[in-house]
Amino acid sequence: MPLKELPVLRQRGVSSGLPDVDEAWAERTSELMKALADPTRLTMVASLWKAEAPICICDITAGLDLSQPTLSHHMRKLKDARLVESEKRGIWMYYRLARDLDANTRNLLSRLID
Amino acid sequence: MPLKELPVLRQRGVSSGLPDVDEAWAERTSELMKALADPTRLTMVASLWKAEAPICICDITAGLDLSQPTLSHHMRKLKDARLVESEKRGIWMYYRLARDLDANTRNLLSRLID
DNA sequence: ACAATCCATCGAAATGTATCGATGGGTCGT
DNA sequence: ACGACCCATCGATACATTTCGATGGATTGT
Repeated sequence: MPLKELPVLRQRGVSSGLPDVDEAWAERTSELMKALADPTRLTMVASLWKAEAPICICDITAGLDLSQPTLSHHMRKLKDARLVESEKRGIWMYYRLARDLDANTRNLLSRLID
Repeated sequence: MPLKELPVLRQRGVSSGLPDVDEAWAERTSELMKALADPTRLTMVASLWKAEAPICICDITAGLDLSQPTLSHHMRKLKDARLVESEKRGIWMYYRLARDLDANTRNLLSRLID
């Protein structure tokens, strides 16, 4: 018999019913947070937020002293997160904030940036 | 003479004055986003947000099917980000949302969670 | 056609993160 | 003092992210 009796459980944390949180919400929201969890991407988003017109990467490259592939990579993440959308015009790729951002996300960005 | 004349610069992105963004803000804000960029930590924060009373880790451990060291690690990150504070009561370590959260962060969480 | 530019992608390197088991310091009943 | 519990830390591992240089497709001016 390898085991003794089960130990008497000392009264545990008591508040047994901790408010349960929707798992899907957590997953979804963490994706959004991840997209914003980088200073470069935050700067990009804030630029697009403040800018009237769409911006092309070449302009951002000029200001941010990181390589072009790196910025392209970051922009892609923002796009994957559906925060920005892009449009090709001639040589240039123009980025803007996604126009179909839901009100909640928009509010969030407003809190963050303004 | 290794180099030819400098190439004529084709007109670049034009909107030369992209709105500049405060670097310190980006750094600071990305730290906050990183703290929230994980489903487990989001769940913890949401639990604490919704809960009336402080919660001890043992309760969270019961609900979240991750190991105790892992949850302790996540809680530490939230603490480092000054989102939560802790208090020892007897055996238990109780966590709660930081009471000195600034209004902006509080608003942010409200947008996220409610 | 050619040269120059913009950009996305690939492959690689460095760094950071999430997760666990093991350990040890506290704190309480018995 | 002992056993049982809570918890934070350490060390290790697996995985993800950031960053770059090199490359190649696309587009335009000459």
